[in-house]
Amino acid sequence: MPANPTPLVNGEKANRREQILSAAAELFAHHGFHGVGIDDIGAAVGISGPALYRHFRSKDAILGEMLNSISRYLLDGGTARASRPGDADDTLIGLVRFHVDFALAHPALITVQERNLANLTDADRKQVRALQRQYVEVWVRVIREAVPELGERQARSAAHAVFGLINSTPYNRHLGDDELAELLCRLALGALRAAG
Amino acid sequence: MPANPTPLVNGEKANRREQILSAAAELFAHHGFHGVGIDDIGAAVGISGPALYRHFRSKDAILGEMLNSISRYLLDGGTARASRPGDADDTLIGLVRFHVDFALAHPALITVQERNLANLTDADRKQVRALQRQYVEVWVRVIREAVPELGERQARSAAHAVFGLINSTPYNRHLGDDELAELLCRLALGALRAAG
DNA sequence: ACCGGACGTTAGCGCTCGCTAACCTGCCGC
DNA sequence: GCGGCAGGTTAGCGAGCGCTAACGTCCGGT
Repeated sequence: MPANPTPLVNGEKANRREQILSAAAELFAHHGFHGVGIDDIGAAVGISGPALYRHFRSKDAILGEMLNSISRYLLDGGTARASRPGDADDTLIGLVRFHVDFALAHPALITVQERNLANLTDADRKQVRALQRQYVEVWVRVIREAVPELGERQARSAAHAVFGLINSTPYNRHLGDDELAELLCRLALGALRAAG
Repeated sequence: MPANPTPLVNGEKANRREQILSAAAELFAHHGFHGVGIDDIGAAVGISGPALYRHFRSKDAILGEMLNSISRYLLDGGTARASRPGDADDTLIGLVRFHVDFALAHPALITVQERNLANLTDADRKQVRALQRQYVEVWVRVIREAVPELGERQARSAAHAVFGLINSTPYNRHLGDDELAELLCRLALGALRAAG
């Protein structure tokens, strides 16, 4: 009885791949990579178990594609914001806002990216790390322009710290999205301005 | 040939339990709870595999004791700082400093506590969550006294965000400990003061 | 009309992992 | 000086997991 075309409660036409990636992100975020089985992921999208291998080469490939696309999205968006002409402080505000928006929209992805780097294939990890490093460098540049009294290493540490601050969204569901976004931006900018 | 009394490179007389907990923390931090085997933990302390069961009832019990003692340490230290009489702002500074010191001294523990709550037994998780909630409440109280224009929910969100900021130490090894501590305190306090 | 590929299914292999069993050994108290 | 316990050892079980194999069905193009 495979007749039922699985109505796809939400995404509907959304390519199975995206559907799988999104479900896997949620599961990985809650239980960790090794805590989630192939069957769990399948069940979450209405197919069962090994059908996933019609769409991904392996379980690791799912995580790999997930983290790669996150990192690429952040890097692209970040560089775009960073290279918009304008006041240095405004650029920083834009960058903060960009990251905050992403973290609010995709807390599960944030969680996975923070926790599951170690579970990647060597090749995938190398790629993701490279993208992340570039993203950090974008932040370092923007921070140092807006807060010139910071040295490079201090700016890098501050960037990591601000990522930690913003990426607290998964624990932070007791405020409305808009209010939380506003608060996180104020906190992040306040931190950076106090760093000098 | 079990003759060799395993010279115990560092701790020496340190109770095996502590030794195991510390080694396990490092391993869990790097590879995640499910990514570490009983044999790995044993090997890390110079004994092999099932000998661990002379000291802990199960693998879960290791994680359970680890997270419980971290949470209890933070709560105890936090309440102590919070109830010292004095200026509200000084109290906040003391609390920030306390958490920063801990995060700098034990980055692996920080990592494990952030990532592996979901791998706890139901009973253990309940306990740890309770301790963590109390710790957050300590922060909320102190924050609201120092920054009175914040509502309770905003203060709670700010607390979580500042935890994220401070707990970035595992990614932040490119500055000297003292300099990093100083920077993190400035960032955290700057964030909170800008929240109002 | 039909063939081929996209996309499912179930059965099951092989491996790893947590944990137990059974056994060994040195030390400390009587 | 000997019995027992603390704390090791290795062998191996049972379950769960990632993945493959073999097979079924629908659907779209020639």
